[in-house]
Amino acid sequence: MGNTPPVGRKVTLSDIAAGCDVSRATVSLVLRGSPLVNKHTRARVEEELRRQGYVYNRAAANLRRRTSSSIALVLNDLANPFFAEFAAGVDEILGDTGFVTLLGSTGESTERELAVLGSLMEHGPAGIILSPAEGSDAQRILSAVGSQIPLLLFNREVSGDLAACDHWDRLFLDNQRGARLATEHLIAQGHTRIAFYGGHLGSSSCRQRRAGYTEAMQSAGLSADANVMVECVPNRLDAVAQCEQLFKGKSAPTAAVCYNDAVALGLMLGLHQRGLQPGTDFALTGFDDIAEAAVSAPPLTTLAVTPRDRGRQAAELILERVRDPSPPPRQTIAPVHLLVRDSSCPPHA
Amino acid sequence: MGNTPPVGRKVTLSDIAAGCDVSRATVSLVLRGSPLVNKHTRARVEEELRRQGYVYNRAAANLRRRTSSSIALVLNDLANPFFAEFAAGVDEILGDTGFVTLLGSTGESTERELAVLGSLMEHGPAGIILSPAEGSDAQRILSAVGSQIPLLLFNREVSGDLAACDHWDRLFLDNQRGARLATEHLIAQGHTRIAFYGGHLGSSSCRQRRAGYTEAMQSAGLSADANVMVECVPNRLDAVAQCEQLFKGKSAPTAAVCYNDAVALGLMLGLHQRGLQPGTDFALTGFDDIAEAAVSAPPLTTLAVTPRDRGRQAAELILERVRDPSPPPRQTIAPVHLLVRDSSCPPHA
DNA sequence: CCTCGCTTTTGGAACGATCCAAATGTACCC
DNA sequence: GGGTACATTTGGATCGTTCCAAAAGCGAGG
Repeated sequence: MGNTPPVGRKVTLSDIAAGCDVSRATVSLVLRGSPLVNKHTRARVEEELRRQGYVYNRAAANLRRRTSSSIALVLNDLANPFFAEFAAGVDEILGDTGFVTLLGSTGESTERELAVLGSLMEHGPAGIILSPAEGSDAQRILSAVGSQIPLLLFNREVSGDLAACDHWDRLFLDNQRGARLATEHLIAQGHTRIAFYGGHLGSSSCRQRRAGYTEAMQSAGLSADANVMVECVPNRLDAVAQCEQLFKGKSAPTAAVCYNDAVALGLMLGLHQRGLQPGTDFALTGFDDIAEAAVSAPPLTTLAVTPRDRGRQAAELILERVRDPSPPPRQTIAPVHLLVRDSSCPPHA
Repeated sequence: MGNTPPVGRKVTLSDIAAGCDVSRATVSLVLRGSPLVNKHTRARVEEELRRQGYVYNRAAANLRRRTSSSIALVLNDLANPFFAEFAAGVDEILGDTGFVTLLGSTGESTERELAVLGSLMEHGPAGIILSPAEGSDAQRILSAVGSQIPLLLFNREVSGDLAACDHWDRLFLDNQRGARLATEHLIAQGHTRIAFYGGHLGSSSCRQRRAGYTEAMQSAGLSADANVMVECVPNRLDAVAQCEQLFKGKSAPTAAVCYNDAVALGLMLGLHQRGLQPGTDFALTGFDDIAEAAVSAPPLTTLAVTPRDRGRQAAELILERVRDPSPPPRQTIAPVHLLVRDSSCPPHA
């Protein structure tokens, strides 16, 4: 039979060519399924590919063709189930399309974000999906990735000079409408003193959610001046800690619209510690619909954002842009919907 | 001033060389921080790199050097917080080491697993971290990745001919010991009729956890024959549905060691539906210590597996292997520790 | 036998980096 | 001035693929 596959070294297209007495060019045509090659030749080559256990070197091909077959996915917090679902959705679509996902997790650090972006850029991705770390600066990101590469900003706006990056596409959640829905729901339940609890004013999503909250309060003629707004780090721990802020004023609120589910769950714990029963003595809503929201005690009324769908959508948006960079940049606002559970009770008698 | 950077095309090392009148070789040396170059030259070149906005093409370098700077991370379920944390840990270490993570999510489908592995292989990763889908076959995986590439099997054993893949490294949790600890804890609480609830016998981790459970029961002299073992899909939904299986026999158990946290949380719901209060009328334990375990009602006694640390460890193991393939394959068993919370009460009077 | 048209195959130059052996420059000493 | 040692720079081949223009093969028709 023919020669044996090379040892140690990877099998290349030249090995195959040599193995069945055709030129490299012909083997290349076979690999790409070109109709030019004679079917006998094709069969012989394919047999040899199998025999030697050839694996395609896409990096070499990409180099020659000046193309890329990867998309970078840079997330501020992979460990957060919301982003994990999102990543799964992205990878699902990219995988189906023959792209590979280059993952980067920044752990909410802007410095690491720049480092990660720089490192990923060296691998020449066709595009980037970026959920920026809190406080990310437009200019610095731009100088890390250059102005050539398609970038889809997900979930958060960056700060700084937005004109510099107005060629980026954007995919955001409808934060404002979501918070408005939640607030309107609590108002409909009969609450009049409703707080907005948690999140950082530094983050665009927090500002948007606050805006939705304020909008609903004003429409209902509830004095915005008296509204309590408490800032906290958007995790469970700080949400527990800041609970007392809610009850400092003379007339304490009877309900709270929370920045997200983690904060809401933390607040539940804090309420318990004050002897209040969430869902009975105090109403609250979350945002995200993380898995825990359905099983907390009481189950949490929240806004479903279907992160996996958003991931699929993000992948599709960036692929579109990669395939055709010419259309003007697009901002997409994904709808969210209110999921009423038991935590948003009417005010306690 | 010098020439302007090229338009449309990416800046290459040759552009830099031309831009400051040195050879490509010199620029290459500068890029790699070689001590050979004169510091004047270095300064000039570095200035030019900045001026033209050069980005290193690692794919080209890897091609020439026959090296790789990526590691493939293939997970059976990215959306699961356990694996999301794990992935974050992996990416953290890889990022620090200059490697990039090629992500692949298989959604627990063996077919997709093979497709994903094939696609990732074309990008020539230096190694693979694989948490196999349930029912993955050793031979088929081997033929997808070849026998040259370092592979670290995480979390689960594969089925089929293990001799074929005895060169793989392995990182598993100490499932057996974990389940034994949980069972012993319930026994110490005074329970004698304890069930093992959930999981599939098809999965190696389930078999190991059952073994730990059985071991503890036997050591305590509790009749293993009477032991109830219920199989179910390891998610919340099916765990709710199979709850009644526990109470079919004449003497129902008063406690259950659950396959994992998701199952335990599902079982809690199921118990509620039967009018039983988990943590009061019925004791149960989980496995994994997912975020929800701490905030469920009651908080769940479970086994902490610190998935982020496991991710870091996995990354370190595969990097070691990539750097030196010669040492014999290694199997690592990561410790787990019991976290006692309120769900594992003594038997109800 | 030659020419034409069609299918099929092919050599060699890319892609953007690195490697290597050899060339060049510079300083110092006899 | 020539030789030696050392520091610095360099051309050209190479990695594994694709592109391109041109060559080869082949049957039919005159």
